[in-house]
Order: sequence, then C-alpha cells, then structure tokens
Amino acid sequence: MTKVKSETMVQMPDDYRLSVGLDHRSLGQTITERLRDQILSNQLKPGERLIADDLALTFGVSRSMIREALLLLATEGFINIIPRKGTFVTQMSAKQANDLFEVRLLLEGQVASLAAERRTDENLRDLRKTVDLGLAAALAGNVERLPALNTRFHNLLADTADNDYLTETLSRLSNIIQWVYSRRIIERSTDSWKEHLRIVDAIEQMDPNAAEAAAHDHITRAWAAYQQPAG
Amino acid sequence: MTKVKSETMVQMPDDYRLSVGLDHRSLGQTITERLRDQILSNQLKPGERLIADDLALTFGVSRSMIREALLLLATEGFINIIPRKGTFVTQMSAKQANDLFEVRLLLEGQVASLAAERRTDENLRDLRKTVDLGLAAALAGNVERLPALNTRFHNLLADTADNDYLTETLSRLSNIIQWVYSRRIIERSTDSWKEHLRIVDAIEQMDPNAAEAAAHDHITRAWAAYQQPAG
DNA sequence: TCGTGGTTAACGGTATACAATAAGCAGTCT
DNA sequence: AGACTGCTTATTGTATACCGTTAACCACGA
Repeated sequence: MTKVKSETMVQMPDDYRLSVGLDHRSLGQTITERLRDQILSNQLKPGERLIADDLALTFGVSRSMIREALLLLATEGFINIIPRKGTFVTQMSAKQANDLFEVRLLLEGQVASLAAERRTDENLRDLRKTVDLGLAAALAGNVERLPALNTRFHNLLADTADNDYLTETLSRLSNIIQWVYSRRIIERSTDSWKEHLRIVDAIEQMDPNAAEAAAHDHITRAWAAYQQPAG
Repeated sequence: MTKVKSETMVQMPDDYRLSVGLDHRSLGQTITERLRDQILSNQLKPGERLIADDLALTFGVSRSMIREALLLLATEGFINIIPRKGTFVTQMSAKQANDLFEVRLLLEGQVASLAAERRTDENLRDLRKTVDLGLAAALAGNVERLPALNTRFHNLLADTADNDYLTETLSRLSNIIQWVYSRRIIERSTDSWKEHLRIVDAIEQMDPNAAEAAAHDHITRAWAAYQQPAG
C-alpha cells in the first residue's frame, strides 16, 4: 500500500504474506465453503454423488469454480473424486474414524502443550472469555451458538501455540473432525466445555504436560461418546 | 484395524475406494508433479513469480490445468497465491522452518511409535532392506539414489504405522520438508541412514517409546544440520 | 521528489465446445 | 428367461475464447 522498493531481486510485492499456502480468495473459496457447509449439515449425505453441472446451476457459477471447489474439498477429505466415474461425498469407515482420532489426539495435544509454553496474558484472556461463553451457552441449552464457539476456541488455541504449520494441519483436519463427531457433540456439550476449561487452566499455569493431558482427555472422551451406540 | 463392515447406506459404486481425498488423475495431477519437481530442484526459486499463461505455454496445456496445479501446490505450501497480485514460490522464514520442524518431529515420532506397535514381519523385512540399501548407497557416495530411498523408507514407515490420515498428513508435509532440508541432506547422508537404522531396530523390538525417541533424535539432528551456517 | 493519470499485462471468472468414457437401455440371440 | 451386443446419453476432462477488473509500470508535470 505504500512504497514499492524495486531492488535487483526477484520481484516481490511489498506486502508479501508469509503465511503458508493460499490466503483468502473469493469465488472458488466461497463455493468451497458453501459446499462444505452442505456436507457438514448433512444436506449432502455420505455416498451421494455430486454432479458438476448441477452444482454449477444451483450455485449460479461456472463449472470451473465448481471444479476448483471440488478439488479443494477432495484435498480436505470431504469428497472422493474417482476419475471418469464421478465425485462422491466421503463415507468414513470405522477404521478411518479411528485413524482420524489418533491424529487429532496427537495434534491437539501438541497444540495445548505449545500453547501452555507460549501463551501471553492476552491469549489467556481470550481463551477464558470463550470458554465462559461456551460453558454458559451449553448450560443454557443454547446449542446453535456452540459450533461457532467451539471453532473459535480451537482457533484461539492454535494462535496461542503459535505454529503456522501445526495450525494449518490441524485446521485442515478440524472441519472433517467436526463432521464426523457432530452427531455427538451437542449431547455432551456441557462436559465438553468443562474439559475445555481444564485445558485453559493448565495453559494459565503454563504447564505443558498438564495441558497436553487435558487435551488428550478431552479428545478421548469425545471419541468414547462418538463410539457409543447412537441414541 | 481389520475388516471393514459394509452397512446399508446411500448409493455407492462398487469399486468405491476407501482412501482419503482424491486418487490418481492424469493431467492436472501430472502438471502438479512437474511443477513441484521444478520447485524442488530449484529451477523455480523462492520468491519467483509464476505466470499462468506462460506456464500454460511452456507445459503445452490449457490455463485451466495450470490453475488446478497451482491451487494444489498452494494447499501443499509450495506456492503462495495472492489474489489479484500474483502467484509466488514460497519463501520460508526461519520461524516457518522451525514450525515445520516442530510438526515433523511430532508426526514422525508418532509414526515410528505406531509402526513399532503394529509392524508385521513383512514390514520389518521391507524396512531393513531399504535401510541396508540406503546405508550402502550413502557409504558408497552414491548420492543420486538417496532421495528416492529416503522417500521409500518414510513411505514404508507410514504404511507400517497403518493410519491413513497420519500418512496423508505427513506425506503432505514431507515434500516440502524435503525441499527445505535438501541442501543439507546429502552431506550427512551416512549419519542419516544410521539413524534410520536405529528406528528400525526399535521397530523390530516393537518398542514404541524407543522408536519415537529414535525418530525424534533423527529429526533433531537433521534440524541441527540444517541450522548450521551453510558451508 | 512527489504525485497523477494513462497503458498494459495478468488475473478472476464465464461461456462454450468437444473428445472420451461409463452407464443405462433396447433389442437380439440362444 | 438370461446373457450378450451395440446404441444412446450423461458427464467428465480439457481446451479456448472472451471480458471486466486490477496491479504494475511509465511518463509526465508541478
């Protein structure tokens, strides 16, 4: 936005962003999100076939944008592109869900641990505020606010851990995790937020081991709930 | 971790693949690989701008395919798409390299640990064979074979750990790891393969903690070498 | 030296075309 | 009836042409 220093270098825009991968973009990105939302909200069901032309029509964009979105969603694991056969919403096997759980356990534990090492007072304040809101909402049965708060909490944790790659890796998985676990999230929301609280407590004490343990505990309980026969 | 039980679900093509995300496809995929190779081999240098039209011309494909490839490479972190400004080969800061190291340490440690728990005799045989080849090649100064063997070793480890998500997450990072660390890999190749050997020994004993420790040690040494002033 | 405005190259996105292929259907043969 | 065969159609993969928008460059004048 200010001066462009033209050096004898390979050309670089001066507001070059250090962040990993792509940043915000509009249409393709937007379509990706809208499609992902439809998958998350179960409007598009596992196993269902996605037809590019139809999607282009319903979203009112060109097929190029749909292709772009499908490609991205495939890298996130939401859909499965089988060349020349079609694109299908992913159906997760029990083994895959378990694999996902293992990875989540690992990553969230590390995030909590790093967050405990590196937190600032401001981080802590934000985390506390979010946990307060989340716990209150859970107790009040205010379920529609919970997913957003949950996402916020995990994003704050990631920020606090201050590792771009870890954050990106985890956030890549977190959408799909949310998808898999969603059917159980609501009914254990109060417990879940109490567990969040324990993580934040450990972070406040700057105790990495306790934070990691609390995160592991949280994920393990979520997993146990998920595995219980649906009721 | 064994059989997949097929449930009564929505329509599924009968050769539906269980794997995560997209599978093989040709052109876009091919272009992605070729571009990635050019980045890995430093033909395209960090900070360099990539112009879609030019790439389309030089690769002899349409801009659509280039866009597709660029999108994918951006998700892998090799390039950085800045809307309305351009696409640039990623330039990694010291902090980012460090972030990457932390994540790698975590993931490789977990892979080694799981591999130690779950290995079969066949896994072990394959790992040993690869390490033997790698160590021999390193000692013989046969450097051109090392990258492929290294990749093979890590792929075998991932297979042994038997967790699709972990494998995919790690492999997504491994390309870029290879890129970052490449300038130092060759000069410590013998040490590196001796460290691999220690990982395999621990896996043979099915000792997860030892395997994880050996993996951590390996990554930490690679990191230390990377950080030394270039010579 | 600093703006200021015009020009241009590249990008974001659309529309359209076409070959290749998978899937379904119709009819045929046994 | 059931299996085989070939036609038809829907959809994908890829290319191309096109246009509005914007960032970068350039020249000029104060």
